[in-house]
Amino acid sequence: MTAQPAARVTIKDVAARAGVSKGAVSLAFNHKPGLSEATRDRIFRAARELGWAPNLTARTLAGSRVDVVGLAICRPARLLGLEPFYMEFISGVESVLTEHSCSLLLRLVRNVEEEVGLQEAWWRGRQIGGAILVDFRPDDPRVAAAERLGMPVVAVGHPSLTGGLTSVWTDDATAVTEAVRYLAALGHRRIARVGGAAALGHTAARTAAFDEAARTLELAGAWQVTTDYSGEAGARATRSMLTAAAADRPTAIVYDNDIMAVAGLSVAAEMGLRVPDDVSLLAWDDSQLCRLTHPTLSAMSHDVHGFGADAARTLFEVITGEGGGSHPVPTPVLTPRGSTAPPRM
Amino acid sequence: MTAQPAARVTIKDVAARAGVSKGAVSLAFNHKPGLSEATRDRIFRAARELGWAPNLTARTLAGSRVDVVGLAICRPARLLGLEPFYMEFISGVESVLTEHSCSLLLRLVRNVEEEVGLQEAWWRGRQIGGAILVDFRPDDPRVAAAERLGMPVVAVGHPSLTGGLTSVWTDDATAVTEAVRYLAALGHRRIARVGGAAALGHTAARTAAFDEAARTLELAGAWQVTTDYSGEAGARATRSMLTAAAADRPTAIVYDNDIMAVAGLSVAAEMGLRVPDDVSLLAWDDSQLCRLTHPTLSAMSHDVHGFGADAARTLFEVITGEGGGSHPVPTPVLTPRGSTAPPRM
DNA sequence: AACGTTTTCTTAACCGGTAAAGTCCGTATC
DNA sequence: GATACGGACTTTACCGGTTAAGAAAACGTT
Repeated sequence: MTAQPAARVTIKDVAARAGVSKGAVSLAFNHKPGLSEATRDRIFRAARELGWAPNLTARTLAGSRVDVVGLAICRPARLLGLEPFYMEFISGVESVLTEHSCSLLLRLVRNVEEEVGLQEAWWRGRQIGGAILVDFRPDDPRVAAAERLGMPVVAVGHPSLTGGLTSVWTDDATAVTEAVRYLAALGHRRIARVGGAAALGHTAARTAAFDEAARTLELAGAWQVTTDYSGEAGARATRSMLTAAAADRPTAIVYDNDIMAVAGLSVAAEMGLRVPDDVSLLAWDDSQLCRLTHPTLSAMSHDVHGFGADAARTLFEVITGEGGGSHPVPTPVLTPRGSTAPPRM
Repeated sequence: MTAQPAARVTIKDVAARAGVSKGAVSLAFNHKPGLSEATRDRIFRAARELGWAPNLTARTLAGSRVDVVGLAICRPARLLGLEPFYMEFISGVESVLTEHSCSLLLRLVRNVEEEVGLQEAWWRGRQIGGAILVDFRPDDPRVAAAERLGMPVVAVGHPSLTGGLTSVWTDDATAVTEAVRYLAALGHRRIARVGGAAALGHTAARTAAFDEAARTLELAGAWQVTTDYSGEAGARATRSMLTAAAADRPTAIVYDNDIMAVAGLSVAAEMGLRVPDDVSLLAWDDSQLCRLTHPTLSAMSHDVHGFGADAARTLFEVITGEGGGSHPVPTPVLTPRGSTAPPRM
C-alpha cells in the first residue's frame, strides 16, 4: 500500500507563505501564546489559501495527542450484521468522538487472544490514544493486557469482570430480576429465558440473577438456555420450549436480545400459538425492531446509543486523567407492549 | 488527549540489543535483502524479547504505506443501528482488510459536505491510504474531491453516479425489473414499491426501473413512494397503501430494505390482512431477518457481506495501481419464501 | 542612556521510523 | 599485487510536525 504521488502542502509551505518559521505556524495552530494577533492572522490566511491542515500522523509522532480510539468486536461477522446493538452502540460512541474530532478505528476479531494482540499493536504503534473494550468474559486477558500496557481504556462490563479497569456497565442482575418479577406478577409461574453467548460475562450474570429470582419467587418451572444470539438459535430454543409437554411448557419467555425475541414470535405464530394469550414474550435491548412486529414486543428497554456515548465520554476522562471512575448506566427499564399479558390456561 | 507516560520500546532499543544499527532492524522487518541470516535472527530475537513492533505512525510518516482505509457513513445515527445492511457491509470490508492487516477508520457524518471535508482531512493528514465511498447521489461532490486529491477510492454506486471513479455496484435496475416481473407473473397488476431515501442515486435508479417495468408490463396500478428507510416510515407507507380504496389497493408491495418489509408485514397483520393471500410482500437485501418472520419474507437476496469484501478488494487494486476497473457485483436474486403468492381476489 | 522585562519569533533537536548513499571487508580477476 | 566487485552493514538525510531553549525587538523604569 504505497502513497500516491500527490503534491501535499506542508507546514513549511504555509510558513514560507506567511513569512514566518514553521515553529510559528505550529504555535498558531495549537492556539498557544507567543504570537501577535497580526502574525496569527497572516498564518491562518496563508493556511487557508493553501488549503493546509496539520498532518495528524506527524503530529502524533511528535508526541502530542492521538485522535483515534480503538474498538475491536469479537463476534462472528454474520451475526454482527443483524445485531442492532453494536451499530447503535457505535453510533453512540461516534456521537461523542465527533465532538472531540476523534475517529474510531474498528476491527472485527475472531477471539480474545487476537484482540489482545491487536490492541497491543495499535497502542504500541501509536495508532490509538485509547480503546473501548466490550464483551467481557470471566478472567478476561484484556484486563491484564491493558494494565501492563498502561493504555487508557474503558471496559464495558460489570466491575466483577473488568478488574481494576475503569468500566461502564448495565445492572443486568437488577434488570433480569425486574423482568422475572414482572412476569410473575402477571401470574406466570413457568418462565423461561433464552440467553446469549454462554462465554460472555454478562450472560453468566443474567443467568445467575434469573436463577436467584426464580428461587426467591418460588417459580418451579424456571428454565433457561444459552445460545449464540442469532435469530436461528432463538427460534430453535423457542421451538424446543414450546413443544415441551403442556405441564412443562413455559407461559412466558425472556430473550437476551431482540432478534431472538422476533424469532420467538415467529415460532409461536408458526405453531399456532397466540401471543400474548398462549405465551408471553419479553425482548431485551429494545431496538426499533420491537415496535415493528405484530404484536409489538414488550422489552427491557435500554438506551444503547446513550450507553455508547457514555462509554466514549468515560474513555476521554480516562485519557485526560480526570478520575473517570466506573459507573453504571441506567438500568434497562421495562417497556410493556403487546407481547406480554397474564397467562390464559 | 495526551499520551500516557509509558516506556515504549523503539527501534533503537532493538538495534542496541541486537548490536546493530536501526537501519539494519528496519531492513530485517521489511524483509529487504542486505542482511545475513544470522543477523536477521538476532534482530528478530531481540525484538521478540523486547516485545517490539514497528510504530505504524512513524512508518507512515516516513513515507511508505498507510494501513488504514476510511469509511464515512451518512445516515441519521438512529437509523443506522437498525439497518442490517451497513454492519454486514462493514463486516465484509473487514474480512478483506484483515488479510492485509489493514484497519478501518469509521466515521458517521451528517451530510456529504462534512464527508468531503473529513475525507480530505484524513487524506491530507495521511490518516488513510484510501477510502470507500458509499451512498452516492446525483452530482455527488465526492467525485470531484477524490479526483482533485488524487486519493485512491472505490465508489460503491452505479458508474452513472460515480463519474470517473473506480466503482463497484449492484445492477439495481435489473433487480427491480426482475422483482416486478415476478410479481406480475404471479398475476399481480397493482404493484407498489416502498423506496428508500429519495436523495440517493440508487433509489432514483430503482424508481426509474420500476416505472419502466410497470410501463412495459402495462401495469395500471403501479404506485411508489420514497421514505427514509426506517421501519416507521415503511409502516406508514404500507398503511396508507393498504387503506386505499379497494380498487386502488396494491396486491403486492416491494420494499427497498428488509426492515421496512418487516414493518409492512406487521401492518398487514394489524389490519387483519393475510400475507400472502391478501397482499404479497417482497423485501430487499435479505438479511437473516427475512427468515425470522412469519410468514418468512420473500426477498431480492443480496450478498451484502460479499459486496463489502468486493469493495475492499477493489480498493486495494486501486491503491496498488493494478487497474482495479469498475465492475458490478452479482445482481440480487429473487428468493421466494412465504410472503409472495398469486393474488386472491 | 543603560538596563531588566516582556513579547514575539527563530533555531534546532526530537518523535520513530525509511531509504539512499556510503563504508568496510573478503574475494575473485587479470 | 593492485583493482574491481559484491555482500553486510552503517550513516545520514529526510517525513511533517512539536517544543524547549535562544535571540531579537519592543517596552517600561530609573
